[in-house]
Amino acid sequence: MNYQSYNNSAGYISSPEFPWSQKKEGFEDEFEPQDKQILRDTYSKFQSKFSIEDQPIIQIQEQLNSSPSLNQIQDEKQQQMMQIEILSPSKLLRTDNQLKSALSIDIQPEQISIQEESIVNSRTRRKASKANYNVDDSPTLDSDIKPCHCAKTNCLQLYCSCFHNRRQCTQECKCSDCYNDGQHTDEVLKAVEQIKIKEQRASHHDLDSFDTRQVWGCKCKKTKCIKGYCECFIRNKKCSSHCQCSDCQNKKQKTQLNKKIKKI
DNA sequence: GAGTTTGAAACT
DNA sequence: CAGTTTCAAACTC
Repeated sequence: MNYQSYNNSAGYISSPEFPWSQKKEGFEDEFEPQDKQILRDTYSKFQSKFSIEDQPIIQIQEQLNSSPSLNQIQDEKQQQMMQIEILSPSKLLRTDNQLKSALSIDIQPEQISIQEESIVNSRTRRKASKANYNVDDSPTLDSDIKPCHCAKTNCLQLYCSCFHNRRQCTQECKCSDCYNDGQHTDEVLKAVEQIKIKEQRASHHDLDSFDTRQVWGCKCKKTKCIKGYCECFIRNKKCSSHCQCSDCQNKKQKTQLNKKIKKI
């Protein structure tokens, strides 16, 4: 039974606050107090969010009980996208604007300020705007992905950004002797298999070499982690304790952390 | 566009 | 695991 039928069949006179609160004459009060409490709770929680009129009481109660937190929602979206990527090596999802917008990318304010500092040089700024690092926090339309230029690896090693992202090389690529062209599936499968075997041998963690979202920590020595060589920087991520970088300028700013601590 | 630099990936 | 080499991308001129 949904709210509307409850309201009508039970003979209740609607009031703006609790539509079921007043009983019409001649109708039996067939609802248990706990049921009514459920409806009150439901209504007060949902009235500003969306209409509950067509939803069964039980269903609404289930929604309340299982109402996910924001983090849970984001995790689910991320899992859905990962699942789609697994099913779609060519990353067709990149062209799906709905899915893209479903996963918001969290860019921290301090990250932006560091990036701005790093592109003071106008030439660098121009180059940076052109750069596409072929990682998942970058522009993600297929047309935005930069073609590879592999010369020696047949586009079958992780050096190849196309292969690394599990998509085929395109006509725009300037690679030589490309096996990642969709016509050498055996070779590609073997190459993937080899990399997976290597992963298992290394087995430091649940590493997925083909998940370009993963950041395992950079080792930048000269570029202060503020150039496109840095795997953290190009993903708009701060360097962390996992990194082995030197003279890093891509860390969380201590002053802001101190302010937060003082507030606490 | 050619050459250099860089750091990840691969190798020993 | 550490050191070295190879590689392709980022960067400079």
